[in-house]
Amino acid sequence: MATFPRPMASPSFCLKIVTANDLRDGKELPETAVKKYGHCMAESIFLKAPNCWTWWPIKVKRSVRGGRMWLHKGWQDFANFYSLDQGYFALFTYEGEHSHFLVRLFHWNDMEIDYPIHGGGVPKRKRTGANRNTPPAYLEARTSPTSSGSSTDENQNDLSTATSFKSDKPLLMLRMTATYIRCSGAYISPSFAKEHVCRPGTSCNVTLQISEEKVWTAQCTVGENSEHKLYARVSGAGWKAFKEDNHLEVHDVCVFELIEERTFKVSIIRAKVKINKQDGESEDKLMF
DNA sequence: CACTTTCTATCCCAACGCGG
DNA sequence: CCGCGTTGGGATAGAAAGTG
Repeated sequence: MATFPRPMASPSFCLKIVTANDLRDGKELPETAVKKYGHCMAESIFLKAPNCWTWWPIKVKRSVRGGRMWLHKGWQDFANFYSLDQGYFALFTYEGEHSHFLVRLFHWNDMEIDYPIHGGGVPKRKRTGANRNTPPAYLEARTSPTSSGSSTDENQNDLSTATSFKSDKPLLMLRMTATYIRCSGAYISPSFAKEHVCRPGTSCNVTLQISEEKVWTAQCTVGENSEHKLYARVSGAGWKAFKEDNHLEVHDVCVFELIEERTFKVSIIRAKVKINKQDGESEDKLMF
């Protein structure tokens, strides 16, 4: 049986539910989490929510190079059991036991969800079918991480899986840096901008929308330098207002989903989340 | 491992606002 | 009107990551 090193100290990382596809088997773990803690995870990991006595075994897939990881068989059941939805996020904390993680679940408004206690008071189910008030049969016995050998087919599916559970609309992720916060614009992938926004050498207005009521119009420029290399930047008063109105900070991640021509629905994944502690105090937890 | 692509930080300059 | 400081935007160098 292979042994896996434990992480340095009770590490935590955050898993954001951005699209409905994130609720299905195949949810990708954050790149930074894979880099830091991927070596601590076996072929299966075990998740447990607060107030719950059962461990949920989740199959983990790795890319060929090992730089990416996905939650597979078991994740969808876990998400369904706790009625996760878009805008939720999950805080994974290493439990000090091999490949076991305590998972705290939060609404988009930073509030922790109400957990079902020992099978009672189970949240409303999204999915019909088997009675899910009790954990599934495979939870009764812990699955040995080495008991399930990965088939060749599964390994070959890694690449297709990596692309299959993204949104059906073009997505662009932008991590805020000190420069983006301090200066007047943020650089985005020029190939994405060229394909989905405007032609090289031109600029246009793009609409950034958090909700139907909260909309900003920013300028997107796709330029070309003297060596004919493309660059693209979102800037202008609209971008400034957007980052200020949404209190963007360094390490926050914005997910731009192209919902219409030059219109992006933006989800903001906070680098810091306020965690309400039992004594009524709160603390900021760094997620990335 | 070399090449390509993307990201990040920084420089430079024009435009603008403000006080004298 | 002039000088100075600030801000916004174009451009680029270099680092980092990805790819064949």
